[in-house]
Amino acid sequence: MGTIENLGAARIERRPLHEEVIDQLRDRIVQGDLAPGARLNERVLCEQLGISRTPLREAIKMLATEGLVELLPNRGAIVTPLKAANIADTLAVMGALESLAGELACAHASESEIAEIRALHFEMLAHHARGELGGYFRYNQRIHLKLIEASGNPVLTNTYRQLNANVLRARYMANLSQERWDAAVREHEEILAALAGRNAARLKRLLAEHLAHKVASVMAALAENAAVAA
Amino acid sequence: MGTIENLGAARIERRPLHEEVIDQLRDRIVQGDLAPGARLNERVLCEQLGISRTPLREAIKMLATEGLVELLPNRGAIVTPLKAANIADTLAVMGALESLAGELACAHASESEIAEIRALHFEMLAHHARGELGGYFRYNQRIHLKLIEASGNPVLTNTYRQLNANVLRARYMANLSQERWDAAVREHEEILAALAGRNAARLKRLLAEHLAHKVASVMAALAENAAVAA
DNA sequence: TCTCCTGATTTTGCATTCAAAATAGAACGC
DNA sequence: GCGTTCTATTTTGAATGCAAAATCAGGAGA
Repeated sequence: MGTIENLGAARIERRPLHEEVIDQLRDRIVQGDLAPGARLNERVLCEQLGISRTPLREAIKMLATEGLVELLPNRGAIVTPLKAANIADTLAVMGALESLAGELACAHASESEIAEIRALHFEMLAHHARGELGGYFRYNQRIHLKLIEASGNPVLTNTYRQLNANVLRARYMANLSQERWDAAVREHEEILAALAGRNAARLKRLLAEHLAHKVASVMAALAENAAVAA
Repeated sequence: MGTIENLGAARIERRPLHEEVIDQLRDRIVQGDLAPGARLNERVLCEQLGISRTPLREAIKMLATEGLVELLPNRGAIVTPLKAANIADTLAVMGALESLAGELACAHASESEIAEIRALHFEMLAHHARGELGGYFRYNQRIHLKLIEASGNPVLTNTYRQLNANVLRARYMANLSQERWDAAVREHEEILAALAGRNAARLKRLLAEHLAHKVASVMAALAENAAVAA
């Protein structure tokens, strides 16, 4: 009697295991649960995730091309060690991408996209007011990603996302000072205003400055941390 | 008598199969031997490469995160179709990266690096003089990559390389006109001069213009080609 | 002829198995 | 005591096997 396949109810599409695994591992790496330099023992991870080695190994290989994991031939894989130089290089590239995104966003972002960013901004302000660093970081991230997405360039978004994952690990250590925190919030105000006013030149400059501050703050945090190679 | 392991002769280290496979497949995709949209049949590829499915599948997964291949759950993988919009987006990002690279290269490139780029430039001129498009493209590529590398930022280099692979496939179709070809060579002359003179602002502008021309030429080639989705 | 259904075949996803390499550990000599 | 060598164990790399899903081919019915 014809194909049913999808009547109203949410589509039950089984996700491939390697995708599930890759998300789990990426989260654990970014959160620092799997520390930089830590070995990825296949047997152990298989048991924890309740899967066989095949999809796990596929996920590890994918994370390796993302740069979150390093493959050591015949000796497995480790979480890519955090190297200050590498983080600095990554941030420099992200800066170039943010700059481009700002330009494109001024030209192409829809009003509703800008409204959404404004909404996220207020959520972030709420967390800042309460001194909740975790929530602040989360919304801060979402704002930056939304801004990138507002560029309307998916390649740009993906590239940024991938680089960002690497930096996020370092970010979690960066317990920024109250002054820097307050300053960052003010910078976000200005960034939002420039975007809303579609002032591309100003937005580019603000983003560049904001990033420079971020670099300084992350680098300072890394310098204090013994777990990071030079 | 201790470990011998490596006496003079080149170290024989067996490369992991999946690396070998990934290089082979990447080449075949970039060269267009595996056409955009083509299905990757595991059985067939295994026979051609003389390996089992496991390393092949790992390689395919890695190419998927590189963006050269698209995974269709339960239906295997295809070579990522060439979409004009996607190529345009990619080129925009590459432009931002080239711009950053130019800036950094002016500041950090060693004289020997600049000399090497100049040497490559002359090789390219030779091919241009003989009207050898293939050789010209090859050296053109090497020059651009060398310039990126001269930035001294490995993250930048890798990111650029990855994006470039996607565009290269389109490039092979772009049979540029003699006028455009001559103009491109002249642009390269100027780019080289700006780099040698470490004139960052000028280099940035020249690279941006050069890229804009490239975009136009690639887009024109794509527009003519029926095999490309809009 | 065209559409829809059904069963055979192929192809993929994942688990398991086998082999090679690396690691850990004990016995030995200096 | 310290380092070396040899063996046992673990761990990784790659091939194979099995089940589920998708594709294909043929035929019935409109």
